[in-house]
Amino acid sequence: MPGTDRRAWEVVLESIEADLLSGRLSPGDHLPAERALAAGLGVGRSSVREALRVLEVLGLIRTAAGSGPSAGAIIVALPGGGMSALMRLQVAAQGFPVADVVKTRLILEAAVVAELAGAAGAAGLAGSAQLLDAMDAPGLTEAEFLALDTQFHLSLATASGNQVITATMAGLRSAIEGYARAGALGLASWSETSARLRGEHRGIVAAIDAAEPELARARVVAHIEGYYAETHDHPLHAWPPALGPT
Amino acid sequence: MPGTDRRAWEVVLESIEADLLSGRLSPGDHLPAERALAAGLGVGRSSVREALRVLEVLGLIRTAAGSGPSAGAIIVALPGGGMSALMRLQVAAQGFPVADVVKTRLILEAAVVAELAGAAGAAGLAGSAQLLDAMDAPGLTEAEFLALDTQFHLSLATASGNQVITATMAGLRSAIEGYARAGALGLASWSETSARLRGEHRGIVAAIDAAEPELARARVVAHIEGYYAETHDHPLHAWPPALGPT
DNA sequence: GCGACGGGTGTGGTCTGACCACAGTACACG
DNA sequence: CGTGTACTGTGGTCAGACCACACCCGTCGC
Repeated sequence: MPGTDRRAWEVVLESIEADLLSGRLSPGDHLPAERALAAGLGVGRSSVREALRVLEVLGLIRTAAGSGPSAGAIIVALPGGGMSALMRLQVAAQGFPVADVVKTRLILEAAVVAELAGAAGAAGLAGSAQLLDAMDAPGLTEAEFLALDTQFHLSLATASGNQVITATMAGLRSAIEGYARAGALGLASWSETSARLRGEHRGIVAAIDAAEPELARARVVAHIEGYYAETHDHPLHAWPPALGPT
Repeated sequence: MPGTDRRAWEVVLESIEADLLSGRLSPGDHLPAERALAAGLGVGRSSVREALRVLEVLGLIRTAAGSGPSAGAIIVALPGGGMSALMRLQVAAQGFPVADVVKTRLILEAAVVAELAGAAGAAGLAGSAQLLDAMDAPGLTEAEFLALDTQFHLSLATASGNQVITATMAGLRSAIEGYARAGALGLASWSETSARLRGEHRGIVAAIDAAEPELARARVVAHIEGYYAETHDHPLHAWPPALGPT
């Protein structure tokens, strides 16, 4: 019978996934103890641990030692962490070209701001505006500015309310964090760039507030493409790249 | 010193990530044997295995027992698997609402076809056209049709050449595979729906071939929103959802 | 009666050692 | 020279042990 030869940790993973899909497990619930899970499924505890480790990295569970209500493995379903780890490692292993990461981020963020501009209430942008003010503080280092920049762009995704986009954007951003930092350090005049970026940020928010979807989209595209070109010596265009046999 | 109390498997993961970033490890390379890795890092073999299991699920390595060049853990960087597992489990754990998954897919696919239509050569669509013909075969079951449908939509992403979008689309698709199947089975007239879907597919490809980005985008939006509404009894709109207090 | 203290208990985290199945390799044998 | 067969090293799994931790509850002292 094919499929019976699954590895032990896969059996555990599938069992937990089935419990999630059937509703036997829901966010907030505790998983059975590792030893109980192992005994119940007829596998060793180490196999259970391998499966739980995967679930933890994927952001599905949170584990804590000790005793009491907060101990054990708890279903949390926080997608951000898992997405970040996945994207970061894929970029590190050269499975994801940096340019593709930036392009995807561009597509998603452009769609997000266009939707925000089209939506009636721009109530979700309070956090974004706060971050813009924080980025105006004098004496910010490149690293501090970039951290706020990350939060700002992420706050736009959060304002959309779309969990998938929020998590994906967070992952994409963390994947290219190292490149963004290296690029910023190589700039000739950081203060000029910082001023320009801050102005572009306010322009994006202004376009959203003005309920101008296409203007917001265009400004996001210019913002991201411009920064990419400035830090990479070559544009982001030529999309899709290299299809023909040359 | 904070940070020193990392768990053992995290040490392994960070070590491998550092090796990837520094170039000491590249796609195609073999990882050291589990026992050697454990000895070298001063951790137990079980901790090494937990880290490798994570890398395997994330699609970074492929493991094989036995001996010879193909055995051991090899860096592969195949993002599809990891993305699928992540999205599927997050949907199962209710971290990703199905509507958000569909919306994200809509955004990405709309951008993909628009770009494909804008690009000069539509050479990458040969596979897509082949799938369209396969979907015209009479007597296809719902499941067979949906499998081809998945391949068709994925082939569009592949044609874009963007690794991140391709992997993300594959993950999104696998996350909602169960819902798509359940929705198809509940339809009143499958043959009518199938005919309509096939027509819409050809319309999308035609728009790309005609180099009409906005038409292609509009047809993709209509295609996905229409199918969602048909199988869910409520539209995909109201985006972003529920920001206000109420 | 009430508070503080201490062991008991169960949790995840880790290591060790052992065994298995597997696949390639090298060596001995015909 | 060809053909097996034993060897070696790999991942896969299990069992058992120990640790640190955090809660729980009973006891003790006030």
